[in-house]
Amino acid sequence: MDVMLDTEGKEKSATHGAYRRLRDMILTGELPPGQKLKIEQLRGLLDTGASPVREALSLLTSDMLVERIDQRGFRAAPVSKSNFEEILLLRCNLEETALRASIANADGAWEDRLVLRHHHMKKASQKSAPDFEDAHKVFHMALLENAKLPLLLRYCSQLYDLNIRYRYLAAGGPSYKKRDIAAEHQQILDAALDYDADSATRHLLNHYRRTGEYLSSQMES
Amino acid sequence: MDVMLDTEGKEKSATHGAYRRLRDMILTGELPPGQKLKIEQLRGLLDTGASPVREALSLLTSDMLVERIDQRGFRAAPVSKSNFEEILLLRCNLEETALRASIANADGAWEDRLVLRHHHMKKASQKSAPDFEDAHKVFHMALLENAKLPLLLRYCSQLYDLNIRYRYLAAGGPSYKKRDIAAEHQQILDAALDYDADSATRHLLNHYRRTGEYLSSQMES
DNA sequence: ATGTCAATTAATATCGATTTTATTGGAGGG
DNA sequence: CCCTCCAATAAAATCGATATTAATTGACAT
Repeated sequence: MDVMLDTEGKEKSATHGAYRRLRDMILTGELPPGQKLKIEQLRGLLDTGASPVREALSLLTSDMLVERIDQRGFRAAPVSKSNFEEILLLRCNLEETALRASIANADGAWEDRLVLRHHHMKKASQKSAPDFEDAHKVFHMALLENAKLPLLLRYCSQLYDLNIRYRYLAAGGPSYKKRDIAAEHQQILDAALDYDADSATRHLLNHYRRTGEYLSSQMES
Repeated sequence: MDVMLDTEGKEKSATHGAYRRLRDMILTGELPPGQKLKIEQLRGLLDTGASPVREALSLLTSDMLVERIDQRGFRAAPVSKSNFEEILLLRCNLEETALRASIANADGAWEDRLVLRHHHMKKASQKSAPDFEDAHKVFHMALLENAKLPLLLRYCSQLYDLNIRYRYLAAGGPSYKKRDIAAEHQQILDAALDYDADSATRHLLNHYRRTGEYLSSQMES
């Protein structure tokens, strides 16, 4: 029946599609923080039924990108300086733990994955910004994945997303103009490939804190 | 219409009621790890519609108590020794951070809350086991809440729940028989009231690690 | 003029039924 | 005897409609 005429054919389920789409819109600020998210409105925007939208919002609640208000529906999670600072704090704590564990488990296969994903990220930086954002996250997660601590990895991923949202909100898009972000990534990668946990975590945390200071300086409240 | 003849009148919404009930059943092991959770089956068990059940399962997914499998429904999250050990590791890491921050913000009002909740917990220990479990969690969260780091607190709460599940699974119920758990709580409380962060965290982590060793020894795989 | 309450409106939450998707069991062929 | 394919069944995902609940408006009394 449905002739699948879309460009990207494989939306697994309506719920999953709505989830991805809404998540993107919230991360990029297309749906601004605090905005009321009415089912009907979104139903039209994503042209799907109310059930998938509802369920997608439920899922986004777990990612802390959407807040459910008692019996009054949903809203995009609000932002604040203190929230941003907490995200930064937790990220530094958790990613240090994860990166050290990852390096402790280091082996050739992991090195290969790291090198590959770093390469993909460099390649993507010459393409579109969204492509780079995706590859950037994949690279950072690759640094941590070898810890083989799924819960920790999940938290890191969540916090990464919450943080990226502030980047979009601050700049209307990724703001990698000033700093030499590529060099920072290279330093982290090299230290990881050397199995030098201290150096790798130092570079990684500096990477985050520098971005953190920049964003923090741009926020009022 | 509905004459509200139940004993406990105020179930805010069908979804919330189903969520609480299912959460309880999973934590206590009434719904064993890995079990397929069929909507129809649960719909009958909780006598409510399919939508609230579905949504409750979605919410439990965020708590990592339920896993959603592609297009094949839901199942109670599996358990494993490695999962348990990861929970313990993360709890020690995150609760130390939270407790230290909490003590750094210490003031009279917080002391009062701590004392009160410790008292309530002692009182509840002479009542039913579920009452004690609730009060126990409230006390532990009170230790951390003064950090005023909502994300961190949320993670701690999640991990607490995941951990308590292993307690139930190991013993068919809370297993506070052998150790003098009350003394351990008293030590933590006293150290916190003294604003002694080092001592408080030491006692708290020992509290967890002791339980951890006990449970870990009881697990096979 | 202002605060309160009732009636209206709008949105959410829930239900029952339909459609889509996976699983199971069995028949036919290798 | 086992593997593959197809039909039958069971379950999940989705839809459209109804019931509930919160927000809004306006009338009325103070």
